[in-house]
Amino acid sequence: MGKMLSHLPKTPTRSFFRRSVHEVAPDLIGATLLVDGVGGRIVEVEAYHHTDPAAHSFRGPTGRNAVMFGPAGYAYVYRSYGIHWCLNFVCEPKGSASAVLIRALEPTVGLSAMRRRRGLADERLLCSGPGRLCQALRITGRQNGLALDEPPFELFARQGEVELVTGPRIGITKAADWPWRYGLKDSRFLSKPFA
DNA sequence: TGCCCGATTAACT
DNA sequence: GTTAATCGGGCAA
Repeated sequence: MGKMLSHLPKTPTRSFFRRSVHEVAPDLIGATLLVDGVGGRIVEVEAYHHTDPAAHSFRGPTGRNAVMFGPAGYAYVYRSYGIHWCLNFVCEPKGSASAVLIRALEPTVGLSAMRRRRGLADERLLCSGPGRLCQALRITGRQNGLALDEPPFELFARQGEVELVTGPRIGITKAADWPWRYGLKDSRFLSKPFA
């Protein structure tokens, strides 16, 4: 595992994330995320800024969102609808409480492990959604607060340019029209197509 | 303490 | 297209 990726430069994680979510989010498209050696290419993310009514941090620090108020370059994992897990990367200077939600991957490494964890799903549905990719990469609340430049996480910067698309975020009611969803154009692994 | 609802998904009609 | 599953967080009382 990882052999074919060994030539890729690792992302300088801490400094990479110590920027605006609106710079980090598009830069994550095309990057490769592995957890314990399993994962793929990021094809869809959403930015959540602390001034954003849809962000968990909007109303101030609580037990759940504490990691968002810490330094950049850490994982914020929360439970969604009592059933699923969702993975975020904390961005910006400490205390700004902003993060990028990882919404979809193109599976590239550890396909058999991901299929096993996801059950009957075909490849296109393995990681095409925030809850699905957490199940495929076995991400749970145990990874909440872990540094993204240390095991089990591995992040590899994308090579070259990619074609980006943007649009409104999925599944929210507040600030639903803000175009803070970023994706890889025409990817078949998006959680939903862009309009 | 009680109540509402959500950064979702899969299985329906 | 619609809806059940499932439960912790956040806020009102």
